[in-house]
Amino acid sequence: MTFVQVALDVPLPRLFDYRADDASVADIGRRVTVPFGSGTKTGLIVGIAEISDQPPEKLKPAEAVLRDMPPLPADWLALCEFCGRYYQHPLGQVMAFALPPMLRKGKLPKARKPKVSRGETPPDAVMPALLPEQQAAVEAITLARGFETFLLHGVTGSGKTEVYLRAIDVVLAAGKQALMLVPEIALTPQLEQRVSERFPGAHIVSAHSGIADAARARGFLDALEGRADIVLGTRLSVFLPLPHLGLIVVDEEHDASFKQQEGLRYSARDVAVFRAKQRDIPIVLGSATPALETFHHAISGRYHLLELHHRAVAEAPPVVRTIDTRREKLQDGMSAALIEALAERLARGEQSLVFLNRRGYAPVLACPACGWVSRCRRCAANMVLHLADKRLRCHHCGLEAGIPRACPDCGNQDIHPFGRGTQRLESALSERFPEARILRIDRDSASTPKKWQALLAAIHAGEADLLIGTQMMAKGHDFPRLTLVGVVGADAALFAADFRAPERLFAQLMQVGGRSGRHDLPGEVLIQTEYPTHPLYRALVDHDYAAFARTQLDERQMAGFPPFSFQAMLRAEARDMSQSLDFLAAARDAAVLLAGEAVALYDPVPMRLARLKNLDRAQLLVESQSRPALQTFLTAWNTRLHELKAPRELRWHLDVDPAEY
DNA sequence: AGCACGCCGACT
DNA sequence: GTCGGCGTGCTC
Repeated sequence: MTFVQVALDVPLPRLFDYRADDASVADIGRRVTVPFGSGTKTGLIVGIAEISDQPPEKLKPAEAVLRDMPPLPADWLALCEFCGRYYQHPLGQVMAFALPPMLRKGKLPKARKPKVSRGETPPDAVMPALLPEQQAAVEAITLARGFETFLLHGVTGSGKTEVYLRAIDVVLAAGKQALMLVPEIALTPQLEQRVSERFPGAHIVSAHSGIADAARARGFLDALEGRADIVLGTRLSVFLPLPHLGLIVVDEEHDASFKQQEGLRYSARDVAVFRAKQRDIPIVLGSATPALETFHHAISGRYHLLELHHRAVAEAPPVVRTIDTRREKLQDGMSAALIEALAERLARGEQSLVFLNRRGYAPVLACPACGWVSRCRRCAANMVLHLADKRLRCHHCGLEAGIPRACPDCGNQDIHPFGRGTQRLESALSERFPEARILRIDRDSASTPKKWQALLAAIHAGEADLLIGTQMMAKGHDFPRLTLVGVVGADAALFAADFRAPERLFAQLMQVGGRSGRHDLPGEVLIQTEYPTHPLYRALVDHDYAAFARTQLDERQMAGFPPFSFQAMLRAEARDMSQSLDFLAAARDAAVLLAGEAVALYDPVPMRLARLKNLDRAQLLVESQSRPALQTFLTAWNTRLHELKAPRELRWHLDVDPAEY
């Protein structure tokens, strides 16, 4: 009797055995349709056995082994198994996530439209000359004989992309495949075009959530069957099967979008490093502001540090200055020095950007008479005033409401917006500079990729003098006419509860500052702050990432935070906070029995955003100095958690290496 | 997570 | 008398 072990898309941490007398080891990695409960499901065969530990009467025969595509290779299955183990997620759900929806459902995409023949392969594009540091980086990467992790650390404009492309070129020439991961927002037509122009003969597969189902399935099959030469994609593409993989690149490796914040809470960067190790190939992590975890590995010698100190484009780095706002009465949130600098750029016909990481008109509407504030009734948060479309909106759950004319509590007609968002800044600037062409770039004005592309095009074409933008503006785009960046309201992140907030702020400001300047004219960055001597701002002024990173790492070491410890978070959400906290308390009791001395358990606490979409949320942090000790504990704990009884509506999840608190 | 089975209220 | 509410238990 032959049984197949099947991974199914159900939230249960086990496999399911089915009778399948026609199956053989050659079917491992194939899809199979099986009866499940009252219906039918498609799963993946991950093993074959002659005996099952299930009682024979429970075992049903599999319906059909799908042999219409090549089986997923062993290393792909092992990659999924690793992710399931590491992130404490059921294997069937890892695999379901890793497969394109169409293949997951047991279907195949229709045959590809016949490709227009371009005749003979066009010659590869001419490669620009390399600076010595770039040359050295390319040599180091291409000389790597097996697994090696490189951190390519270089400021904006230092030519990191050129290094990637050179390394990819060498890999392609050896007949191998390359995988390049980029942050969500960075995967633009521009980047795809740059890569395809560089490798006109190569088959490039792009993979991100915006790709249609059939195209995504085709890309997956192209990768699996070795037809794809380069895969260019967001975090999800780390799961594409690549039989001839020779190199992985993770661009902007510090970017938060590499960490998935729901379901399988994986870090694509970390999974990519595992994959490189598994396949014994080099991996390049690139950034101007590496994640502190990465930088720590680089200076400790675990990763190979490649530095690009010089800008490839002959252009001076921007001049960064702080503006001390402690003594000054600000006008619309802006200092006289910033306003003057904006006026100068306007007079010279140059572009400026005011960076404010808060969209909407004002973060809250409030009644000074009775203390009423525009609270969201579903979240522990305020509703943001959006004057542009005359709505109050919760940025956490999306709830909308009209703007009351008077205070709903006391009837006071004199209610005010408090604080400042991009819309308010926009209207203040348009009053102050009525002749300026102003463009606001935030998630409201760039709500679709199309609008975002249109805004980018307008900026490039010089159709705007003054830009007002959120962190969207920081991400990977060149604005050749931009010579001034003003930063407003950044101080809050210096003292945020999340210990990673300064790291993110530094990266954002470094990136947004890097947008300014051009070959004949250095850019200027003016940071308004009440803490001009703060080490974070000093490091920005000095263009000294390493100094900033070292002070942060010292602080982390002192506090015992990552990368000097390893963490996991158990979160629960339910109708009442008491239910969430009760569950976590029970989980903690169970953990006490499992956690040895090497694992520290914290107390259950409400999350910072304690209520979201009518659910009360709480979390419990566990921490260890030892990764293996933490992993062993988590595996045992996870099993116990599944056995805990909890109210039906309570949801919980484990987040390994949590990124946000 | 689905989706069954299973025991108590207002309808033809 | 039954249609159907959602409580709990299982899925090879």
